[in-house]
Parts: sequence; C-alpha cells; structure tokens
Amino acid sequence: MAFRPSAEKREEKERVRAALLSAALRLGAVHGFASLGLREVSREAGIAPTSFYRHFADMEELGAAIIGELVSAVVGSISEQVLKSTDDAFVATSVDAALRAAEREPELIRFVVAERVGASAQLRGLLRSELAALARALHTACVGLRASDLLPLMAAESAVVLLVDGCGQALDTTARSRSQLRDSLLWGVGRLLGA
Amino acid sequence: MAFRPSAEKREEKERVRAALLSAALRLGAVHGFASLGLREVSREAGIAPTSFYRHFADMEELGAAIIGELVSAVVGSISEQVLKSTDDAFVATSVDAALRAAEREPELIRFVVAERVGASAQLRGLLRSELAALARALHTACVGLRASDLLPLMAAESAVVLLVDGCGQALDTTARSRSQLRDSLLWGVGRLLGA
DNA sequence: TGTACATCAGTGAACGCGCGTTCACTGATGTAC
DNA sequence: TGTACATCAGTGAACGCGCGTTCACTGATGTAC
Repeated sequence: MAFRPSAEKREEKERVRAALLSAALRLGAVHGFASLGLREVSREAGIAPTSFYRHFADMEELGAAIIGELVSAVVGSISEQVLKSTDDAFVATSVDAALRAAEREPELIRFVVAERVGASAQLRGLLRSELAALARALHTACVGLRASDLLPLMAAESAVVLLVDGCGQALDTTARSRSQLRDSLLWGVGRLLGA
Repeated sequence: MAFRPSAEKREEKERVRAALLSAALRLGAVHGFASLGLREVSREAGIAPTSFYRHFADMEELGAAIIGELVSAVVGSISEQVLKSTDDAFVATSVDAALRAAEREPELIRFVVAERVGASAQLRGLLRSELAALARALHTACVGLRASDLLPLMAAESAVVLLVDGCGQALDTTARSRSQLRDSLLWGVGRLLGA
C-alpha cells in the first residue's frame, strides 16, 4: 500500500518549504534573486544545505514555485478586485490594488519586476503567463462596461506594463512620491484604456 | 613633469577596456549581468584576471561604464532622431528607432532592460537618468509640434516605459511577431502622447 | 498485538572548483638633467 | 647625447572562501502480515 505521511508530517514539510520561499524573497530583495545560492537560502531558512534538495532540484525550481504559489495569488487577487469594481472605477481599482501589493509585499513585487526581464527564460515565461491573466481581467472589466470589444487586448497588456513598472518605482521610495506615482499611473492606464 | 603615455599606448589601453565592456555584454546576454564574475569577463576579454583592476575597481564600475559610454550613445541617437523627426511622425520615429536599436545591439538592450530593475541601486539610478533624457526629448518633440506644453512630462515617461519594455519583448523572438509588437507600441505610445 | 520492513525529511563530512583579491615582478616607455 | 629614475598595463603564483553536489547515515513514522 502507498506510503502516507501523517497530516502533521506533511504540514511540517510544507512549513520548511514556505520558509525556503520566504528566505529567497528576503535575500533576493537585498542583492537580487539571480545571484542567490542554494546554501545561502538554506542557511537563512534554518536548514542544512543538503536538505534543500528534499524540496527543490535547484534555485530555478524554487523561483518557479514562488511564481506558481505566491505571485499567482497576488495577481489573482488584483484581477478579482478589478473584475468586481463597479462602474468605470476599474482603472483606479487596478492602480490602487497594484500599489497596495507593492506596499504589502515589496519583496515579492521586487522579484516579479526583476525576473520578468531576468536571465531565466523559464521564469520570464511563467511571469508572462501570470501577467497575461491580469491583462485579460483588465480587458474584460473594460469592454464589459461599454458593451463593446473594440478596445484591443494589447491596450490592456500595455496597461499592465505600466502597472508593473509603477510597482517597481514604488519600491524605490526616493524615486517619486507615492501620490505623484499614483497620479501618473491613473493618467497612463486611464489613457490606454480610454476611460 | 606629468607622465604622458603615447597616443599608441592610450589607444591600446582603450582597446582592452572596450574588450572588457563587450565581453561583459556578450556573457551577460547569456546568463545575466548580475551573475557575472570579474574572472569570467577577463577570460572572455583575453586578459589575466589581475589586469581587470587596471581598468575597473569591480563589476559595478564596469556596469557604470557600459551605461555612461554605450547606453548613453544609443539613447542619445534615439533622442536625436526623435527631435529631428518632421511633423507628427515622432511617435513612429521613436518606436522604430527603439526597435532598430534592439535589433542592432540586442546585448546592450538586454542589459538596459534588466539592469533598469536590477539589484544595483547605482546602475538603476544611472539608467533612470539616461531614460529621463529620452523622455524629455519625446516631450519636447510632442509639445513643440502643437505649440503647447499641456501634455504632462509623465506622459512621455510612461511612453518610455512602454518603449523599453517593447525592446525587451523584441529580444524574446518567440513572444510576439515583430509587426504585432510594432503595432502595439505605435498604438500605446500614440495614445499616451495624444497623437 | 508484535515484528520486520519501507519511506522519507533532515544531516555532517567530504569533494573539487571557481571566485575575488594580494603581491611582487616584468618590460616598455616617458621624464629629468 | 647618455643615464638614472618614474610610471603603468599586464602577469603568474598564491591565499582563503563559499559554492553545488555526493554520500551514507539517523530517526521518526507508516505499512504488511
């Protein structure tokens, strides 16, 4: 019969796995995910370097898990807020939801902004998929309101580009004040989506 | 009296220095500038690792040189083309100049796209300055044509964000066809600059 | 119930490797007088 | 003109260090009968 670890065991493994993801994000925010090593992350997570292999084959697989679990959740939440927004407030909703995400989970957003154009083609592809979902949500919210699908999907894709870049700027606190940044995004996204 | 190396000597040093910049871009395009080592770059450039220090204190200084010399030239060239463009063709001019740069110097553009949101705050700052110059050129071309400065500078800044991101997409050939990408950029930049 | 066995997360020792950096040196060439 | 000295790009040997990976092991716990 199949070997079935107890729920307690599975939860413990899950906790260590989550510690690895969190450690990678914490360290990655300091000196970049790309230069992160398996030993460094394991140390930060409080396990022996050799135990890393019980969870991931290498750092890229860990990066993929960050996207599939953490990024996916945040992007899904933003999409949900956009789709639920009433009237034509979806522009402000998307901008504020994005900026709130950057404020709440700066390390995760730093990861997204950097790895979207990073060295790993695999991670770039995974992030492209996640953000394409957000673009679709934005597009749906937009055309749904005016009962027309004349607005091209690429408009929503461009809006997502501005949103992601805006999140990146939000992380460099010195770059621009929050309110300036918000105004700029409201203007740009609004203009692209014709609201 | 001051020591003055001959022109020949100075040119030779300049050649080695250029070889280092070029080697860093070549290798960086493969597995990312962030993970590049001084030894790796020196090997590629054909000098001993210890000779690296005759030119740069570390890899970050080399990155700054790439920006100050190579990126600056390309951005300046694009700005110039935009400012010289006649009528309201400056949108198409900027898009085509950017895409042409991505085609001609993919490694340099990859560097810009990645390091703009990379781990080094210094390089991010330098790139922000370079791209701000492009935004100003775009803004000037735009308001000059309609004899009004009502268009906010942030419109041009957002347009630059789209242009840079578009260059990044152009490097992933599988992502979108060139013509689709061009259309998308023409549409987005045009929309932002109100042309 | 007891016993023998399987599974599996975590471990410490050990490996070979490439890294950044230092050092003292070479050899070519410019400067001073 | 010749001679003594300064400058400086490039070099090879050597250093200590952290890395990714392998290996055989432990100990807890589930499974079979």
